[in-house]
Amino acid sequence: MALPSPEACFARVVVDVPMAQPLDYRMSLSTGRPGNACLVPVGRRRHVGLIVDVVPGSEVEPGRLKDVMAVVAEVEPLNRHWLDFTQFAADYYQHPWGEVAIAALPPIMRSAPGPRFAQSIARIRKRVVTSAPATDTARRLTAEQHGAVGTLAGARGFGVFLLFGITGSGKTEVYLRAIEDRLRAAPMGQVLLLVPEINLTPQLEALLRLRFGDLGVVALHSGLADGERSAAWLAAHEGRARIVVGTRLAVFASLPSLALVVVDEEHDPSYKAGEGVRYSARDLAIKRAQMLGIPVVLGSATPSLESWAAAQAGRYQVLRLTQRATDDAAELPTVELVDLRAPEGKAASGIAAPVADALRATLERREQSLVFLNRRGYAPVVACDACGWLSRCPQCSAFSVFHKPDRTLRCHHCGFKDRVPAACPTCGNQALQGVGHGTQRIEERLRELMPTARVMRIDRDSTRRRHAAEQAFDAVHAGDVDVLVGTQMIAKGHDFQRVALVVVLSPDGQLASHDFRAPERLFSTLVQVAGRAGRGGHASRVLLQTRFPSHPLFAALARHDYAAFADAQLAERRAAGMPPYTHQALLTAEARTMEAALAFLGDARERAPEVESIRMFDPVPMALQKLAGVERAQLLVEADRRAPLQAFLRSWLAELRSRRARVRWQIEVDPQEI
DNA sequence: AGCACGCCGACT
DNA sequence: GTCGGCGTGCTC
Repeated sequence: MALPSPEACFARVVVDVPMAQPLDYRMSLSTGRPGNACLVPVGRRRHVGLIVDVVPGSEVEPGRLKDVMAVVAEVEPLNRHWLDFTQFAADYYQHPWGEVAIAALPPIMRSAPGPRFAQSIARIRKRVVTSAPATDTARRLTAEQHGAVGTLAGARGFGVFLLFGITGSGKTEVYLRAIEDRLRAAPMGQVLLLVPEINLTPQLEALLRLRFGDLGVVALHSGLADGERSAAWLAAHEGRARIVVGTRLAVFASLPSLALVVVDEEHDPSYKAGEGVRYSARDLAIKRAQMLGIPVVLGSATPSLESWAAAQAGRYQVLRLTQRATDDAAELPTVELVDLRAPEGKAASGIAAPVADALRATLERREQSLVFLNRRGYAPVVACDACGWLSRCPQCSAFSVFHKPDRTLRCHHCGFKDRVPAACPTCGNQALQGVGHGTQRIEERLRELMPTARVMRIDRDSTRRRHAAEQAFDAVHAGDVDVLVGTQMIAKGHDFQRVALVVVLSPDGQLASHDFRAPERLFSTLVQVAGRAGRGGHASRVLLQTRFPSHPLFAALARHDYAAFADAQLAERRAAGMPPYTHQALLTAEARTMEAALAFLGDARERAPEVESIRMFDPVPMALQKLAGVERAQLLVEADRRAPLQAFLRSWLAELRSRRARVRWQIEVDPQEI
């Protein structure tokens, strides 16, 4: 039994266990500091933990206190800001601090301290951060870019800058100049650049390495091997890397000298984590900048309506780029609507006659076309004309999709896979029909329309093989492809030089969605797809097949007028009392039966504390009601301001956690899909 | 989350 | 009579 001594104190430790409070341990004062990783006994297990505080006394009765077993001495402690930031994230998204903090550390830091740990750290530290001489790749700035760079260079303290620039306006060059200026002003400073999906932006990473190679550039994303990720993390933690480019998880990187944060494509849905702690990396990036008193740049051609509203309210400063930056991409593509209801617009096998004509004409001019369809497979559903049978997934409330290459029916939600039946399972009819069009069917149709064209399809199915996507894109860049057909995958990032025609086959589905954010997402997708055209400086067209050619969304798109669209959307949101004018949280439940899921939510609503400013909706089945055999329901909670919603959630969830639930449930703060 | 402890059915 | 089902509760 250790006797009290001047050296004795207590370490408050968070571990990767869902407990509300940190655990107290005995520790001698000289052993560890806040931010140190350590090893502690929890029950009869040992856990890697993080010391979040060192205090002279503990509320816990002395007999129950155990000792910290070991403290990591080989790695500098995380700083106070990092601890405070992860605590904020945990509180805001209603998750235990330990889970958030430990999950934010790289694999090496989650392993137990000891000789092996020390060896690994030494090995990882020796990995040299690619440090090549910097190359001057700087381009001449337009007047607008110059203005934006100047404003950012003059920024002092916390401030959010919304860099609102059309595709091709050179947002990246503004980021690079801002980074350069900031790093020159702060000789030890670090920069965090968040990107939606790093594998889709290898060009940006390469550019950073070229431009800032001598300052230490590391990438941080989930695709890295454990060793690479740990090495990158440590380089950032120790200040050897001055620039971190990464996906949403990089918002939690340890950056002791962080001086600037940039969020590229800030509207992109992939900044929102879909499992575990449902955080928004964009929102957290802003919070982190605020805590540190540094500027943050949000860049987008189609800002999120949250950011748009904040800009209008004067909380964010808007930097506009309205001109394309390079001479050879001076003209925006013309956007034309093809009316599917008109006689000449009738789509034969998914492609209307005017679109087919445009594709052939583009081929004849030896220019590239890009055909966008956000639906993979051959046909979204298989039907029996005789009895009305449809190919439903046995596990989900969804249809299974016909994939022609291997003649399978596949559920895109749960991964269910089965051979397509030769005859109708209910009536025996042998003439089953594939209904609707997926990328495979469109690919087939394009080959029929243009037998001499080199057609390539890019979607998750065609790029499953390692490096397949890379090779496919290389072929497009090399000019070995005339017509590229694909899903969302072809819309992001890639800088195609020869695309003269972009075709969007069926945007209508996303117009009539139950989700109030659907138009916002559709608009940004369409702008992104359209932005693939005309980068090589040729005149270019975007053709959009629709049954609603007079829809205001398409009209605004055709005028390249995001501002008008966003203003109209915001007016609707305000009138209807929807985000960003209200704040929401979503309680979801998963159970074997829908009754059980709804009953849990009903009960949860009953037990909610009465708060006037909180509105609770009825529990309802989720849009995808059944997934992989599990029934899902949700309960939406709403408030006009964040603070009361946060306070309400804290007490409500404490109540829910105190009683054993027979269903799985989770909370999502600021849900993006409802 | 683990991993205990703790009271009720089919087995050597 | 025991081995084991997973309901409830704790972890400094």
